[in-house]
Amino acid sequence: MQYPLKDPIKRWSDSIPAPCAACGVRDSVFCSVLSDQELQRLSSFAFNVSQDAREIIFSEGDSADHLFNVTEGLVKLYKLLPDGREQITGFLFSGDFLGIAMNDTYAYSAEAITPVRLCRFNRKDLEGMFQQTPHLETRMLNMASNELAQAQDQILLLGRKTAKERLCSFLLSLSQRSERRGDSATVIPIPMGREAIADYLGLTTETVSRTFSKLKKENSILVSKGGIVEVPDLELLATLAEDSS
Amino acid sequence: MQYPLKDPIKRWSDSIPAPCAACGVRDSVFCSVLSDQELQRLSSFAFNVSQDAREIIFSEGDSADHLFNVTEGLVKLYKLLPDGREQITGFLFSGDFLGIAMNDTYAYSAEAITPVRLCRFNRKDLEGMFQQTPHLETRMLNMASNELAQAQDQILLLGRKTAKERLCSFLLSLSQRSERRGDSATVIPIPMGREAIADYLGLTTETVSRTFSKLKKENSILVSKGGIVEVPDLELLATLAEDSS
DNA sequence: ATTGGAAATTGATTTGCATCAAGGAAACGG
DNA sequence: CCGTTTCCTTGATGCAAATCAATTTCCAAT
Repeated sequence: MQYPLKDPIKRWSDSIPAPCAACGVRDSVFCSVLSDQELQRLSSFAFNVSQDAREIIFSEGDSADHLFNVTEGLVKLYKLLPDGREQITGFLFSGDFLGIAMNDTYAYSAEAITPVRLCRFNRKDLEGMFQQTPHLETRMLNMASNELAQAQDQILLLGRKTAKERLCSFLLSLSQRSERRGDSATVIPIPMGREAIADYLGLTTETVSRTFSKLKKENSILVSKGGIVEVPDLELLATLAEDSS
Repeated sequence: MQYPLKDPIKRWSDSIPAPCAACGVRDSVFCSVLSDQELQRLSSFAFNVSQDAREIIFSEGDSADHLFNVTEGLVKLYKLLPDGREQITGFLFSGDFLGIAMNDTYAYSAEAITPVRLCRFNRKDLEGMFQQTPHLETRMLNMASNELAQAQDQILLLGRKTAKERLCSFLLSLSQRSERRGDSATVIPIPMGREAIADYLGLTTETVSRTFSKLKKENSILVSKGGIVEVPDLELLATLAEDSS
């Protein structure tokens, strides 16, 4: 599966300064709380980098020297067991912030699923900025709280939900994300492959595929070309996400 | 199963002022960053409350008006599905902070497993204190990061580990907690019942029990009266926690 | 000590999902 | 446009954990 950028620009060969003022995601959760002046300070230590699909951004255990904003593309966060079993802990879309859950080292690995562009911050610089910009730290704490709430939803999903409930929950969360971005809540592009979905939901590709088929057959969803799912009844989907009946 | 307090003091009939200076957990992760003066300010809006075993501290969806420090006892955090399936997202011991993952409402329910004592803070007051005490907010962010890293470990566990790996991971985390508190890393009291362990590990009580039996039979652990587990080889346990072989 | 009730263990059976194994359908490069 | 590759789907079978069903053990109160 190939994921070309819409605008197949030459890859930024190395990091280049990031003009935040002109950034496509300057209204992202992370940057939106900053004034123009603060944004300018942020620019001073922000660099754009790009990576191809399947490139690793960082690995679990690496020294956590950088934080990122995803400005374009799709990123997976994941953990591995020694024998290769993989669990994806989250997907990041453009506008999402990368690097909340870490101490000295990253607690998980991050890999580009599609080609991505990232805005990279030096960690020390960013933490230094917290001193003069406490509301940025407040925002970070807020983001961390939200992430934690999401993580707990995922814990419930993995610990107690059936395959069907898991997939419906997943589709529902994509729908909500789509809606938040101003797109349709009922016509949902699925930008990741079956294996990634499986590794996120604690299932296998086969089970994900079979469950998609079941949902299609019972008309809970409609799948068209390019991996676009249409949900005729969001209420129904929400019910199925909690009660596989 | 009854969980009496060692010191079966009368229950604090209602909330009473909390003298932080004399608090048994004043060196907890949360309070330890505060100076005596700051601790005094904290005291001004901190109240001690106590609850019996099985009492609910708050429920998912309740308006999140209070944050807590657990000063004594054991608390479970959990989420429920409509049909009653339960997933425990975490256990809190004395010294642990309760209330990080929430926005306007609590993202999970909290219930006392043993009788507990809590130090209760009004949320607005605490957030107000962040203004004058930014390092307290920094500490909160740190705690949130740690929680998030832990949540992701649990996601890996629930999504990809076998029953045996889950139980070994759990025992290992109890061992580490025990060690951090200055107790033995190899002689581990298990203060919660089989059902709570099952609801935490995404299993059933029967499977937890069977898996305990297997670990006993192969001499990976030793179980003595009062639910105390002895681990002769922590290295081995760590291996079993990632690779059920 | 005795007893009653809750919790834990163990056994028998079922089941949902994983695993193994082919086909079939898109997507890409030439 | 065609061939190659990769991804997706579907089918057959196996297995780890759930479910159903008794005991047995552990405690706390008498």
